[in-house]
Amino acid sequence: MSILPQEELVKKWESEQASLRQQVVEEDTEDWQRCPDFTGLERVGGVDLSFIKGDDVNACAQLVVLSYPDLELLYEDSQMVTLTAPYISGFLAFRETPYLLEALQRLETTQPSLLPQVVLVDGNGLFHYREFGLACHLGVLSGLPCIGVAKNLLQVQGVEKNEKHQSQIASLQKGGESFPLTSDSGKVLGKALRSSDSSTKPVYVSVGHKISLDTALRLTHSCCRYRVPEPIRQCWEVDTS
DNA sequence: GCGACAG
DNA sequence: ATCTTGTCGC
Repeated sequence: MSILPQEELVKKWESEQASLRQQVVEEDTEDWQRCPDFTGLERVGGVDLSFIKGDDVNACAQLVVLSYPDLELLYEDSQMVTLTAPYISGFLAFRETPYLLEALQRLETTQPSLLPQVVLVDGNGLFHYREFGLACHLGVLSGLPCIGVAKNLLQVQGVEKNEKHQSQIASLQKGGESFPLTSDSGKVLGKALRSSDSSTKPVYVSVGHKISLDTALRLTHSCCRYRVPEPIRQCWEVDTS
């Protein structure tokens, strides 16, 4: 096995993203997504990779499935994994997707009736340098509707963390309010969402796959008890033993 | 040289 | 991602 220089690896990954990008579906595809109260939605998933100390090679891949709308734990899976790909901003999916997919496949094999109808992903979807972040990548490869929820702003396509952005954040009065993240070409790539009344710092929501931005935003908000939506937050509370 | 850098 | 407790305030 030869190891590619990072520059070559990035080129290879860029072309893979460009290819998979074409498969992203940016609209609602499920009946429950059209209902004002999400009637028909019963299971919401969340995925995350967590690390320890200064170890950036060994991680814990976690998947939870919560009931909707009660957000009670229906299923949890936690698996120690050894990462092979480096972390490079813009290419997070190549590092994490394989293990998140494995977790979904374990669930599909053992308890298919518990498969989530939508997955909230820790990271961006279309709000990405090439409009193909982790949530899109996992969505396309799994075929499941996915939503990207990032906790920090990625400065992409002209969206900057400047004075204007700060004042837009300050203008969000209560949970559920949002403002668009618009690229220089005029496309709304995602939205900054004040996820709860008690949190000032927004989360950044974008389309992953098989869902519209408005639906993604509404669902994300309805999954928030605190700043980070429950499906992702409850990953942090999964038993690692 | 300085800033940016999802997780 | 993680290193890191308490503390002040609502």
